[in-house]
Order: sequence, then structure tokens, then C-alpha cells
Amino acid sequence: MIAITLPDGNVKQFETGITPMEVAKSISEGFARNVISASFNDETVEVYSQLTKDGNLVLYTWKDDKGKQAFWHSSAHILAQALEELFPGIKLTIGPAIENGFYYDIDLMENTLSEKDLKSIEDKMLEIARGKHEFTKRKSSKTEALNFYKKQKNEYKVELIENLEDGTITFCDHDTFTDLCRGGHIPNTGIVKAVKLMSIAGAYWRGDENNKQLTRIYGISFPKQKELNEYLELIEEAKKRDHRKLGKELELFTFSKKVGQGLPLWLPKGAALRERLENFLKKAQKKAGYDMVITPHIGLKELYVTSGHYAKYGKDSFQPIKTPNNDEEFLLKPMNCPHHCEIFKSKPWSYKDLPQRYAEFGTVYRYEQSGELHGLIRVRSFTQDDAHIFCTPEQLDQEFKNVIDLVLYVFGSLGFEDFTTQISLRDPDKPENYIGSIENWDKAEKAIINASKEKGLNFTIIKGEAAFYGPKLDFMVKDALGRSWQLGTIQVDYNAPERFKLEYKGSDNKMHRPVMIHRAPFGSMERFIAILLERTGGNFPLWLIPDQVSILCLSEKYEKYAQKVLNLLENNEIRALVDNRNETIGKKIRETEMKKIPYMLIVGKQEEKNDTVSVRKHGKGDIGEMTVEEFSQLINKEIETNTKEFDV
RNA sequence: GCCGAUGUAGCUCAGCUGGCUAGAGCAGCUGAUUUGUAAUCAGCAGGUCGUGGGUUCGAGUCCCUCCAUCGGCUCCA
Repeated sequence: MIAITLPDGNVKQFETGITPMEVAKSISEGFARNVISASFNDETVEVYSQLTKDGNLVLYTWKDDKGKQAFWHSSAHILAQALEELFPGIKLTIGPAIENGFYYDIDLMENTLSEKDLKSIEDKMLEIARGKHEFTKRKSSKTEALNFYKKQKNEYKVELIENLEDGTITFCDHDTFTDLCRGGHIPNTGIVKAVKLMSIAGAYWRGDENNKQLTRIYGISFPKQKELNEYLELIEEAKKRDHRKLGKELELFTFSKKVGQGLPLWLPKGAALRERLENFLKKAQKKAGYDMVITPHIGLKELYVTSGHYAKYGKDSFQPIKTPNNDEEFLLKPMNCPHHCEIFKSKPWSYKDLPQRYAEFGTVYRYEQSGELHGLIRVRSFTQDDAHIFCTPEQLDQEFKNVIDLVLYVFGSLGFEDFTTQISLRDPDKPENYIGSIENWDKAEKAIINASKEKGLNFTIIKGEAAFYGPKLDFMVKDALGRSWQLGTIQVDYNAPERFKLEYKGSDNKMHRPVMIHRAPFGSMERFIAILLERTGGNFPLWLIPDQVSILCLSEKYEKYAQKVLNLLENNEIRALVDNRNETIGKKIRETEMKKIPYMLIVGKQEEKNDTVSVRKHGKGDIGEMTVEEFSQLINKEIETNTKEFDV
């Protein structure tokens, strides 16, 4: 007998060798029908695996993330079988479940695959699924496994197995198909009722650009057709919030083939909105003790040789600008830190003067790979809300925490509550990727982790993701389609002060090296605004939105009165416009609603007589008649509640 | 940069297997209408069918090059 502990704390006795599915049946038949996966002592097991010792058992249904994972991973197996049947001779590599669905990477050999083929693969998958084939896991010795794949000339699987320990190798079979697999499957293929293959992409074997590029097929599957339909509808809805589409509709920004790809052009409404965001941050930064500085858009190549950026990124940047007569080379600045270091160097400092905090909305230029450009989110010219803090080592902790507070203030003010944070550290096995001493790296990494802990951030640590000069804390936010993007960033840097030989005089009358913090709460104006657009769907907070009010004339007769209302609003710093077109009021309302202008003021005979306006709120409808004064107060109150001051 | 897809009017799209002067709705312009809470009516104008080349009696449609865009991969100071 073994003792099985269930999540609710209940302990039950079973015969040795009982399966999770039988345990599920002992709870209830109905529940058992929904169980598709299980974990035993925190390890994923098959529902038909025999349990031979005491332990904690968790049973998963489709509703659990773990259940979905098993479902999608099993679907990847079905995809692989369909592919093998349709394209004999292809080589399978890996096929995991992902956040939404699954993929399988295959080496197609001499076959080609295009999106037109996806439908027939889906059909094949459903045909296999309907066979209700059981997934069964079996153990294999290393030599046996190697022989199996060597016979198939599948060098990918051979490489995978060679990195595995003998005794831990398992295969998973269903129907005629078999695959090297750690496990975690649903009971049988029949549970998969709906499949959609989303796209084909190239993906390098093991994620390394130097390896062969495989073909990756992305898909998603569901236990019910209805759920698939709902998912596809959700994606369609998300596409409506795409910042590229909204940016065009709301006339915020554009791109021009002639100017060049990845070089955004800000239209008047977008530029004004961006300025409001900048002013919002400037105000908070002033309170937090930052000084604004301004630096040029170019710098001598030597500047970047000193900083180390030239060696690291010189080849992948916009190439140097050469002067014809003198032998000079300038770079378009890809970052602001070297300029700011030189500002710090412009005069001697005492420890009493520190910290020095230099802030600049600095536009930088980076030659991003063409395939990587993405609307305003990934561009070749963008403006960082940059600042560099030069402080003593003793001040580092406090300064870092203050920056976290500032980022949290910015995110909070704009409704980014569901962000995640990640700390990027160096990869200790690849010292060649980084500059600076181990001691300094250790200090910097410790400082970030301590500050993040103290501020109660729920962070994940990722090794090998640090910048070449130092570790960083990034604030990540998701776009409409659920893709995560880095916005705010805070980085500790001991190396730039070293390379630029920055100094201050300490209380001991000796020279010391300051520590530098790079930070940008928005990250870049472009990316931040893009994400804000996707999350609000263009319904920006009232203080940010380009046009706050549209005054709709019932007919041209009331234009004069509308102008008077406009003047009154403008005196109250409210952004308004008059719609005096010769159109019906219904049409004007419809169009203003679609332009997402938050308030409409309808003026006609009645309003002119009463000296009032009829107010209609976007998405809500008519909210009644009031004086312009009352309306202004309403607006200003709404703005006030949405914009809290930064507390130092 | 790599894999796959897309590119027709300012916007959204139609144009079947190659065959008259390339169509529609919205936006625009002109005129009528002077309007009470999500589309008033009529007329007009607007396109080197992304670019360059090729196949053909004939190309928006077929093939190739390049450019841009979209979904991924790699990259992201």
C-alpha cells in the first residue's frame, strides 16, 4: 500500500502501482473524465503511470495551465506524426508546448512547406486524433535510443540524447508514432477535437544562428471547436488594438519608405502627446533631484572606443560619418551614456556634490536588423527618457531604490499594473561577453537584487542577459497579442566610470571612482507610447489624449456660439475643436465616437438660449446639459484624479 | 540577416483558370439640405495595380530581381 496526498490535504491509501487516473476515478467518475495530466511529487507523470511510493499527487484538467501544457505538447506529437506521414524522410527535432499552443521544429530535407499546406496537415492531425490512440511512455537505454535515431540519420535527436544521462531516457508512443520525450501527455489523441496551425517560421537549431535553420510550425489545439473559434476571435479583437493601426487612425505617427524603414515620423497629434508624457516625467524627475542636460546627436568614434561600445557594436551600427578633409570619424549616437560621462568629467567633484543626476530625452540611432523592426516598438531611431546617476558606492543602494520608486510611479500613473520584472545577470561561463572586473560585477548584481527585494518586486533572474557593461533590472509589459516587451530599465555600471576615468574627491582627501546608474522609466518614448496605445486601444487617459473635447454644432447657425464655448474651454487649458461641418448631428456623433474623443458638446438652439452645452461622453452617451464652467470643472476633476504627484 | 506570407485609389476591399477604356464602399471636392444624440441626398474627381525585368498576340493576373510590410527565428548597447 502507498499513501497518496491530494492537494486538499487528504491522504488516501492505495495499492502499490495505482495510476493517477484510477485515483481520479476514486474521487469521482465525472472528474476522472476531465483529468488529462498529473504531477507526482512535483514531477509531471502520465495519467497511466504506475505510482509505487508515497507522495503528493495533483490531477490536472484542461482548466489548469499544466493540463493545457500536456494537451498542447501531445498535440505537437500529433503534428509530428502528421508531418511524417505527409512528408516521409523529414527529421524531427523538438516540439514543446508554449504559452498559447505548441510548435514543432523539423528539418524538411528536400521538401518545401508553405502556408497553403497547413490545411491538409490540420486535416491529417484531426484524422489521427479521431483514432483515440493512447499515449504510452516507455524507458529506453541510451545505446538503444542512439541506435534508433542513428538508423534514421537524425543527427538532431542523436545530439539531444548524447546530452542525456543513461537511465533517464524515455520515449512516448501513440499509434504508429514514436518520439524521444520526457513525458507529460494526455491519455489519448481523441481528446484533441480542434486544431489550428497558425504559421510557419524559420528557427535555428538550438537557437544558434550558426546552426542550420529548421522549419517551425506553430499551432494551437482545443478540446472543443467552440473554444478554438473563441480563441481566433480573441486574436482578431487584439489586432484591432495594434498600435500600428491605431497610430494611423488617430494620426499619431507614420513611416515613409523614402525616409527609411524603422525611422518614425511623429505627426502633430502624436508629437503633442509625446511632449505631454515627457513633461509628466520631467516634473517627477525635477522633484527627484535630476538636472536636464542636452548633448549632440553625434560623437567622435573615439568616444565609443573608450566606452567599449565600438568594439562590441561597431559593425552592426550605422557606419561612421567621415569628414572629407580632416581624418575624423563620427558616429550617430547609439546611446547617451558616453556623452553624459563627459559632462561629469567637465569639472572636479567632491563627495559632497554627489549624486549628480543627468537626464535627457536623448534620441539615439541603432541599425537594427531589418527583420526585427516592428512598428514603434522596435525602430532604428528612438528617444530614450535617459538619465545617468553618478554616485558614491555608499549611495548606490539608496539611489537604486529611488529609481525603482520613480519607475513604479510612472507605471502606476499610466495603469501598467500587471508588469513583470526581471533581473539580468552575466553568464559566469562566458566572461568574454563582458567587460569589467568580477568584483565589480558581483557588487553590482548584489546591489540590484537587494534593492529589488527590499522594494518587494516579484522578479525573475535570468543569467546571461546582462548588458556587456553591467547587470540590469527590466520592467516588462505585454502588448495586445500578449508579447512581452521591455519598457523601464535600470542598470548598474562600474565599468563606464572606470573607462572614462571618472573621479571625485572623498572625505579622506583621496580620489575615488563613482558608480553609475543608467535608467529609463519609459524605456523609449516610441515603445512606451506603442504599448500604451495597445493597452488603452487608443482611449488614452484624459490628460494625455490629443483632443479632449469636440464641440458639435447642430447646424451652421450655431457656429458663433460654438466658437465662444471653444474659447472658454481653451482658457481653462482644455483641448477642444469645433465640428461645424454641414452634416447631420447623428453623423458627427458617430464619427467623433469612432475617433475616440472622450467628450462631445452638442450645441444648438436650446444651448445657445440657456448658455449651456449638452454633454455626451465617449462610450457612455448623453450625460446632460450644463454650463461650460461646470463642464470644465468636470474635466479638470477627472484629470486631477488620474494624475498624482510623485512623492520623493 | 534568415524562414514563410502579403503588396490594386488616402482607408477597407473586389477583380474567376491571362482577354474591351481596372471596380465598390468610406474619406475628398461641388451642389442641395440646416439638421437634437452612432451614417441626409445627388453629382464629380481620384489608380504607371509596390519597383525593375522577363514570358506572351495580350499581364493587376504567370516567372525572376529588388523594395516595403506582416508572423516567427537570431539580435536588442
